[in-house]
Amino acid sequence: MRVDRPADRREQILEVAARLFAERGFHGVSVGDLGKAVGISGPALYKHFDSKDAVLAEMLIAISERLLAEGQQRVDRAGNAADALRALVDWHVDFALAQPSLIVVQDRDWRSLPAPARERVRSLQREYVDLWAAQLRRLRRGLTLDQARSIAHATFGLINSTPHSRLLPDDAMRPLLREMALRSLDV
Amino acid sequence: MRVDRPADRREQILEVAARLFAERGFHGVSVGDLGKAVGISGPALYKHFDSKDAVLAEMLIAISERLLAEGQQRVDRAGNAADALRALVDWHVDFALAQPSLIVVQDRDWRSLPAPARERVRSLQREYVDLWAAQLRRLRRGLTLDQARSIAHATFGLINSTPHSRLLPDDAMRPLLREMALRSLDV
DNA sequence: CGGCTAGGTTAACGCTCATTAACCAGCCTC
DNA sequence: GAGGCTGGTTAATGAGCGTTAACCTAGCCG
Repeated sequence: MRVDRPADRREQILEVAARLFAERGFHGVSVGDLGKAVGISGPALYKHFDSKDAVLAEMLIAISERLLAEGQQRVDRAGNAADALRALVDWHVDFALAQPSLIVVQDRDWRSLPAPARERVRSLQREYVDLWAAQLRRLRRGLTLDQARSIAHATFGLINSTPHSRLLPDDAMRPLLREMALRSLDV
Repeated sequence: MRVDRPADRREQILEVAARLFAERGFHGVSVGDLGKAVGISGPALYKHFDSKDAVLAEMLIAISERLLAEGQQRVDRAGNAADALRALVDWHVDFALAQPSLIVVQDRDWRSLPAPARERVRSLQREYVDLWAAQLRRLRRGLTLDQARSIAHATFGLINSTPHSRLLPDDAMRPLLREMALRSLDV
C-alpha cells in the first residue's frame, strides 16, 4: 500500500507521538496506539526506542535544546536588550504557533520523564528562562533575578496559551500574541 | 491518634486529591494513594464517591462554577468595562494564588473527565471566557468575539502560569501579575 | 550462495490499577 | 436491645499496560 513516507521511522514516531501525547496525554496513549498510528503494531516500537519513556525523553530534550539554542542566537544578534526581547518574543510566538503539540506536551507531561531526562529538561528550561531574565534586567535595572524570572514565566504562559484556544488563523494570532507579550513585558 | 480534623471526609478527599493530582497528574495518583493520603485505605473511597473519575468531576465542576459565579458578581458590581476588567483580573489573580493546585489540575487533567462532566466544565469555561470577552468588546469596539476570546485566553495563560514558577512570595507575585495582566489587556 | 541485520510479527508475562464482594464494628433509634 | 445505617476493612476480579520472547522475512554483503 505504501501510504506514508518511509522516510525515517524514528522521526515519524516522534512526530506522531507528539500529536497523540498532546491530544490524550502521555499516559492516555498506549504503546499499541502509538504503533498503530504509524502503521506498525505495538512492540515494533522497541526496534526504534528503548522504551515508551525514551520517546518522550527524546522529544522533550530536543525541543528544549532547540528553544534555547535559537533563543541564544537571536539574543546574540540583537543590538540591545529591547531588541533582544523583541526577538525572543518573535521566536517563542513562532515556535508556539508552529508546534502547539510540543508546547502542550512539554508543560503537561514533563513529570512523566524518568529522573535523568527530567533533570536535563528542567535545566535547559532554566537556562532559557534565564536568557529572558537577563535581558529584562539589562532593560530594567531594579529587577531582582527572581522577579525577572517570574515575569518571563508569565509571558511564556501568555504565549503558550495558543494551543488551548486556536480561535483565529495564525496570521491573526501572531501579531495579537506578539503585542500582548510585549505589553506584558512592558517593552 | 486523631491527627486530622474528621470534619467532612468528602471535603478532605477533594482537598487532598487536588494537591496530589496537581503534583503527579490524575493518572499518576492511584485510588490507593489517595486513600492513604487521607488516612483510610483504598476502596473506602467508594463510600464517598462513585468512582475515581467522580472525584475529578466534582472538583473541576465546583471550581468552574465558582470562577464563573464570582466573576459574574464582580462584573455586575463594576461601573464600566475597564473597572469590570480590573475586577476580573483581581479575582482571577487571587484565585490562582490561593488555589494553584486547582488551576494546574483544571488545565492539565480536564481531558480525563468522563464525557458529560467534561462537557459541563467546557461549557462553564466558555461562559467564563465570554464574560471577559464581553467586557473587552465594550471597551474596544472593533474587536470580534473570537479576537476578544483569544485575548482573554492569553491573559488566563499569563495569570495561570503562577503555579509553575512560584519564585516570589504571594505579596510580591500579586501586584506583578495584576500589572502584567492589565498591560497585556491594554486596560 | 550463505548468513547477518534491520525491522517487522504474534504470544506471553507480570504488574498495576479501578472496582466489587464480603465482612465487620459502632452508633442511633424505636 | 435489636436492627439498620455509616464508614471502614481485606481479599478477589478483571482489564490494560509496558515490556520481553520467539520467530520470521527481505535485502545487503562478502
